[in-house]
Amino acid sequence: MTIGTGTVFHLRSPLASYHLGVKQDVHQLAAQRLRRISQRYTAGRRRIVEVLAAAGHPLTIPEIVGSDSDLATSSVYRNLVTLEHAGVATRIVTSQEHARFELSEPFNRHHHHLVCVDCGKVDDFILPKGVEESLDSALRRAAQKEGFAPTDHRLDLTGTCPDCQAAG
Amino acid sequence: MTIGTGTVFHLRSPLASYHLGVKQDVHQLAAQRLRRISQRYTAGRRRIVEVLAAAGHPLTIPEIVGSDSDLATSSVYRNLVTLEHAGVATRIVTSQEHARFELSEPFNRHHHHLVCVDCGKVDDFILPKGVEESLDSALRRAAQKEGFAPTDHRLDLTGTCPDCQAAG
DNA sequence: TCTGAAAATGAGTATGCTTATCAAAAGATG
DNA sequence: CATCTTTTGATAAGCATACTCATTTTCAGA
Repeated sequence: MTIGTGTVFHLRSPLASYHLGVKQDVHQLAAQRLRRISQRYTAGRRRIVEVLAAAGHPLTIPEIVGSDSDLATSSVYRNLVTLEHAGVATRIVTSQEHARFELSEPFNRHHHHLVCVDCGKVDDFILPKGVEESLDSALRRAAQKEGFAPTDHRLDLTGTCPDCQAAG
Repeated sequence: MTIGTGTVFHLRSPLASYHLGVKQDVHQLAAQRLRRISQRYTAGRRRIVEVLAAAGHPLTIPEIVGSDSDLATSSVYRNLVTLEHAGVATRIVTSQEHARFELSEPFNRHHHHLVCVDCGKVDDFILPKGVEESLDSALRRAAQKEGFAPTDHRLDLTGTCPDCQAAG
């Protein structure tokens, strides 16, 4: 996967947000996307991006706020709306109490989610290329049939994570 | 698609919840599922099932309450939790203000959702059998790999519905 | 068909996530 | 450097949803 000047994004387990050595490119791309909608890449927004990138899986807002004592809750809520609008962050809605956020697709490899119905934790997984491709084209056909203009798709697998299975 | 005594469920456009002539079977199955968790199929719960079945697409709670003047908001919230737990109704969370509900799979053919990011409306669509099958097995493999015990999957296509495209 | 215990209802209230407000701080513009 | 705009942060407000509890309904056993 290549972004910008040719930086390669690597995978952790199962997915990493970005290669540790290329932080700068993440911030450059984030700044660029914000500029596109006339928004600044402020210190607070940069810190949110760092936290999301370091996590490697979707975080709730309390988790984001708790991981950096300089972040004010109200600003995090507001900035995540801005980052979402800029295409830097993506909101993940589950039936849990808190929404979760992760970096958007150019920052993050295309993936899907394992949502634990017990603890609310969300992990990432990817589909084999062939399955993803046939799914994509089927979705395009379905949308076209209904006159629907698609922008994205989300695929979640709900169930119980290993920890909660062990817990009972 | 066959349920219980062999009743055939038909499709409207694009999906219907049940064939109008076989309402009784829907209620019998709902009652049976509630009984399984020691819950009664009361008049209020029956009305909710009727409203959901008649709609043919996922409804918000205000929509459900508004369509039947005998339904109290607090009871609808509480009963939808019960119906969800019994496996009669399914909750659909979008980024919109209200959650939406539809009848669960034995009542409804397996399908996915077109979620309009502008107006929040949710419509149904189905995938070709082959795509659905390869997706299913890919999901099973992915879950197994992570030690995740899957119960269900959800696939949403987000974008703009025809009405909102026309509106601008 | 009674009768009483258990469950469900409904109106109001409480909870808690999220968003709006607004004065102060930071940054851009010329 | 001066001014105008954007962003911030603490607080308050909004709002979907869950809880409370007295009343009503349901169902099992007599």
